[in-house]
Amino acid sequence: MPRRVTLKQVAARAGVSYQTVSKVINGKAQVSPETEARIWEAVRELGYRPHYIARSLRAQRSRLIGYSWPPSPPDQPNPILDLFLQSMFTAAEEAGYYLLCFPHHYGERQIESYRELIESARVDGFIVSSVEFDDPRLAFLMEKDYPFVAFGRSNPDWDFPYVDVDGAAGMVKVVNHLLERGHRRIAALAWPEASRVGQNRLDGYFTALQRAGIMPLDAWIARGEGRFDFGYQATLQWLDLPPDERPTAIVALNDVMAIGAMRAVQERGLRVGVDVAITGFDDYPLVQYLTPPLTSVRQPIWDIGQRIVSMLVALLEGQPLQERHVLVEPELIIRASSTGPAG
Amino acid sequence: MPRRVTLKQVAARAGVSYQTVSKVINGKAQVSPETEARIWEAVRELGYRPHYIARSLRAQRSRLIGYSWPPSPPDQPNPILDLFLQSMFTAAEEAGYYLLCFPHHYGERQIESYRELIESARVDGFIVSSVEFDDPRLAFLMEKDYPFVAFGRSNPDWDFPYVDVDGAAGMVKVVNHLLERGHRRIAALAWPEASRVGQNRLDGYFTALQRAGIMPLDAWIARGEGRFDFGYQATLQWLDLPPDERPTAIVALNDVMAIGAMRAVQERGLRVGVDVAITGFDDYPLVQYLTPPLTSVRQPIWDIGQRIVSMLVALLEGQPLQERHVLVEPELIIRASSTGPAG
DNA sequence: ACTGAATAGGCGAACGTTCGCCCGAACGTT
DNA sequence: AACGTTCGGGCGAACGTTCGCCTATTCAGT
Repeated sequence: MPRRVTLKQVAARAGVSYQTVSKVINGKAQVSPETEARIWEAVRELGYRPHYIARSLRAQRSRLIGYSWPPSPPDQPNPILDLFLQSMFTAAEEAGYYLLCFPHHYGERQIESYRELIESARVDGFIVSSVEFDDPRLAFLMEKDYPFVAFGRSNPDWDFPYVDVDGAAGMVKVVNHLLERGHRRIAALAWPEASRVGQNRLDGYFTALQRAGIMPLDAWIARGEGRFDFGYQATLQWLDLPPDERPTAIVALNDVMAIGAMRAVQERGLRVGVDVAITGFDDYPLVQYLTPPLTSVRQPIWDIGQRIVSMLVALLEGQPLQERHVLVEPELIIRASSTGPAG
Repeated sequence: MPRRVTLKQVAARAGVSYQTVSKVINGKAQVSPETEARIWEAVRELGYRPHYIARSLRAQRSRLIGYSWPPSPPDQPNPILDLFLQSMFTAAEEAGYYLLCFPHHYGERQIESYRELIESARVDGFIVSSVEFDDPRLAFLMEKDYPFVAFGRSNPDWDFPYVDVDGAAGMVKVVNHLLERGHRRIAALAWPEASRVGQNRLDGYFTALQRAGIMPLDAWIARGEGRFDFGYQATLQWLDLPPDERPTAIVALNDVMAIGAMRAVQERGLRVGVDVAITGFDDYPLVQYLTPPLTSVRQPIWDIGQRIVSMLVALLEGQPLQERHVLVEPELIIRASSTGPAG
């Protein structure tokens, strides 16, 4: 370990007190231009860099943002994590912050990790994602009055800063796209009712159908765990419906179920995109290379990460937030699974 | 912000000096059992937690591990990142460390980020992934003699601790599997020669064929950028070869190229797994749901993350490393793309 | 009763900053 | 000539720890 360069060394070289150097570096000094130049010169020559920990101790802030997320199922890793993290710590770096990542625990230990990081003064604030109804992390942070920004909404009665994707708007785009192509019998592969994100997306489905004056049959809504097998099985059942009830299009709330649906359609000898239109959600990687490529909905994740961080930084710096609640619209990516080979 | 509980408050409550409390907490005190009990009691009652920054300042170590990785191409996000990060910070937490993530920059700025983190004393060591030949990050860290562990090998003349996947061994497994099923003409979708990982995997291809006494034709090796289109185009060309030169199996160095190959085979009216066997590499998510499911090679990424962290922690704690160079074998996942529907 | 070690715990200092207060000199104002 | 102001910069203190050294008491061994 090379010996560190400290303020005192810079001060000695510049012929001033070390506190004055500190002030110059932080731009809150009243010094003559010559002295200031001498100090900067010394800083440069010695390659001085402020000791972040010492600075934090004195300033009582770590300039670290805590982030934790639940592990994904092994066969379905989170594809947007990469981009999301990159967007966040790029924005953070510009503001002089870094991201501290810590493991996600379940049950009692979950809150314990947050408490630990707060009480040991390791982080100045948190980013919370995968937010559920009545999420205990949010409850805890609100009670502690500790700064955070959530990616996702929660209990509507709680007031906290968040950024979220407007899943309903995304689903409206999907359904409208299918309606335009003449579909009237549109089935939905949905999640259990407890899923906040799922309900939000499904709302869009109902909204769009309602606007078109269509009343979906109960049989057209299948709820399951969002897996391949569920999409596959549910679709087989739909294909067995009498011709005038059988859906001509299937919207899935995520891509994996959509892929299961594709498999089912193809195994029955039908053509995806021609005989049955299928759409996914999330624009999972590789779905563009399926046969046929899958129509899906993509979240502007880079923007989301940047906004979350800039909101949190504003909070940490005591600046007022222009918007406490941000909703961003996802983008519909139209591919052959909903249009047939002609596009 | 609630007022912090400090050592002095605990000391006051326990009726000892605050330095004694510190010693008890760090287990390096000689105190009577009663006093110790009193101190712990006070700690518990007040909910004392050591101030991490103050501790770091004094101990001259941050207990933070720096990690940065290059952003993935937007259409091909890194699927193992999630698991890799989870495995690392789970291991880190157990050892009392956390992960500090920072952006990856290109050119001059890349090293600058590392220098900044070192000189501002923010991290105690680094984890470096996506290692290339003569990687400047490794050169820099070795010169600075700053602790780090790499995920991946680099210049063979450099001596540094690393964990890497034995790509050659993985490819040997793939090729042996195909040989067992009677294939003799096996083509390879490879990366450019500059790719360290690509060369490593391709070595395994040659090794396995050589052991079987097979001399691959030059025409069976196609080198490209690892994209869908490249796999697709190269495969079309192979299918145009005369019957006695035409490959009956295609091994791809990653899954995306394999998917391109599958598309080409299917468009020619041939059956993947029956007429032409195809294998991928990396076991990208969803490839198990392709039609047919893709045979691929999976890295034990959880173990890798855990080992990397435990090596780095050992380095940071001044313990000797049992192994400076760890090579782990990937696992062959056999699916229908190389065996046909019968399995 | 005297010595020497072990035991229990106190105390000063230091880690590298930032912050607020102070003070001398120079300057302009009445 | 006495006074307030501004400018330029010094100085002590504090942030919450850990570390090494010191000391007072106890106790066993001669």
